[in-house]
Amino acid sequence: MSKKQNTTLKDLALALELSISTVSRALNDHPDISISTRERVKLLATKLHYTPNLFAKGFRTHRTHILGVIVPNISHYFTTTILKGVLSESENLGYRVIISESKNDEIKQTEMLETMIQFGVDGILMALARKTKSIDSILQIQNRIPLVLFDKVSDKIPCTQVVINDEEAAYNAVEHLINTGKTRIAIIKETEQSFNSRKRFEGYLRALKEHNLPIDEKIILSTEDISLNKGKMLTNNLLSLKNRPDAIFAITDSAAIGAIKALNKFNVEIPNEIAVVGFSNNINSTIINPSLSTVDQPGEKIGRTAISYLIDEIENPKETLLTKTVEIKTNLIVRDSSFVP
Amino acid sequence: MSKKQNTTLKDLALALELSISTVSRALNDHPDISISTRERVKLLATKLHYTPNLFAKGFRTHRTHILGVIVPNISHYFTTTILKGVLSESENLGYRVIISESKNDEIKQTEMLETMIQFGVDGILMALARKTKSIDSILQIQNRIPLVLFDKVSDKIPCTQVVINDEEAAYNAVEHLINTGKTRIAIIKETEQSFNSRKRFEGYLRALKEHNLPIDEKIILSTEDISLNKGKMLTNNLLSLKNRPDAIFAITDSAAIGAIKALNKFNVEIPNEIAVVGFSNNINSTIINPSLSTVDQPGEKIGRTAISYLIDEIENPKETLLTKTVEIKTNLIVRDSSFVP
DNA sequence: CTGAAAGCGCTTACAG
DNA sequence: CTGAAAGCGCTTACAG
Repeated sequence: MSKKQNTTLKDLALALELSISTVSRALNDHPDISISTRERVKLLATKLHYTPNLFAKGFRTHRTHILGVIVPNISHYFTTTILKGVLSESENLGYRVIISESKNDEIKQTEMLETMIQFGVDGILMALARKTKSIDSILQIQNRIPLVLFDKVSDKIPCTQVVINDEEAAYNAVEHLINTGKTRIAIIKETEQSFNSRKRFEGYLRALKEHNLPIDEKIILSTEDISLNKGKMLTNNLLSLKNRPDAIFAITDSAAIGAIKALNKFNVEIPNEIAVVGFSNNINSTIINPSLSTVDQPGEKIGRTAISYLIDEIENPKETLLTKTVEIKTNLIVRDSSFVP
Repeated sequence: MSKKQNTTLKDLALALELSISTVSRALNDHPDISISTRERVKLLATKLHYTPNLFAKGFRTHRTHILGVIVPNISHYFTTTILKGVLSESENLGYRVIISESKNDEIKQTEMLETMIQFGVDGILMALARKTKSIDSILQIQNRIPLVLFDKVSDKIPCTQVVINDEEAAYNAVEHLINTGKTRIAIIKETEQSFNSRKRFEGYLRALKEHNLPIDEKIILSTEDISLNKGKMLTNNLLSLKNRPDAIFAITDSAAIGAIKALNKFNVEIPNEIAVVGFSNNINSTIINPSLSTVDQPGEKIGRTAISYLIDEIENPKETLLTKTVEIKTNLIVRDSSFVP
């Protein structure tokens, strides 16, 4: 297995009867070098298929052009759309991306941060593991390299945070239900006060208040680990109430789909008797019958935006760390599980 | 923003009044170094949180412990399950993974191979872009670093290829339909003769032959780009036949789900009138109603297997390149779209 | 406008 | 059992 020997600066210097320094500067368009020399060098470089040894370069400059990305779960459809944006934007800007999965395990997450730094990444993009308690290790990372958070974020970490407009999106979703004549709207949310869940709940409350609808604790349901099955179970609970809701807003699509499955099972008409709105626009939302009205989260845009902020911070280091929240607009998609207004 | 200064071999050597060489050898458990020295060095190393500068190391040894992975589309659920296996296994073995998306674009794929090599990856794991024609650029890669293919593979590239038992899996799926009394089984496949499509079709044919069922071209349907919508359309075609099939085997879940949607629309009873079996066990297959019988592809196992072969080739370089096909067993999951045997 | 030289942090053949 | 030294390929302050 013969390894092809790569062309180095030395090879070029020898062939052109120049010094290595000059060749290096010429390729980097250093203004000291005459245009004609630069051109001669570049010509031969392309001819000999010169590609810089990024390792030597990175070793010398402490820059690798590799970014670290940590996500809780790579199988979530929303995550993969974000990764699409992350991959394409970083490629455009000349960076590569190392991806790790924290599996929502805080210990793993900390380890990953460490080894990523060890692998020489220039910056880190991260969605926090659920219930991340010890912010300390993350704050320490920030002393070393730039960090940008997305999706799962925390006010306690002073850095750029790219999120969707959760509160407003939830507000719009609930207002949509109100506009189609619904007045008793249940919510299925997380018990745990994650950033997203909290914001979406706030949007729900604001929509009810601004439309002078009563807030009824009996139809505000929470669950530890929100999922399709939990959506089903909680919807069963709602159906056993004397005073049933006429709509359900679930803060995730999977819970919303669980709700639809439960309603279908008991032959509750959707959206006539009970309408359903979800959150995320998973692929599943068009598979279920009736198709699910939901909030579309533009994952690719979130990914692209987060990466461009991160690279900006790498290339233009900031003096001070401060929290900067970037909100990406979402879009309500109305399908068959709610009325068209 | 104060960058923490990392401990280096030099720091350790100075503190211990040893030479850098000795410290290096001690940490690498070189047999020349006395046990007591090794222990002294390691003790201080952990105390000072020494972590080797992998860049210096990689630069010196031409090994980076970074692997390149190229997939056509990171959003496909099956792909994400493979990536899960890839990430966890590579982490276990001390490697990191750079991921790129070829978007089924052969040109992009070639570029990605190039830049990955430039970024110093130790080996590459790849699922081929659809319709990859020019094997040349890939064969050239093999002269430089180990390559392992998975899922989308090609007989023309002499390397380890990790795939599922497509032919057998399809055979089992069709046999399952036959065992439940179905005798006129349609297939929805790809026009293009990809490795997977071809193998699955062969399994279909063998099942019919071995059970002495006639092969009828009218119910062998092909499409360029197999998808949910194409599944729907082709099923509509099947319904308009004078002699309808009593079962449909679709070589992807999305096409199978399209088929179910079409059957539901025309109130065809599933599985009584027409049964449906898909391929992949996507999350969607439990969302659709009736739930889809399908072939489960163990993505994580495929990922783990492929990575372990790749790392083995990196760490124990082979003299000659040869095609070695590793088949991962699949499992038929019977749900409501076909009868329980 | 160009070059000689140091140095990034590590490994390893060579010497003792 | 340990050390001095070369070198991986590059960048950059210094000198001219």
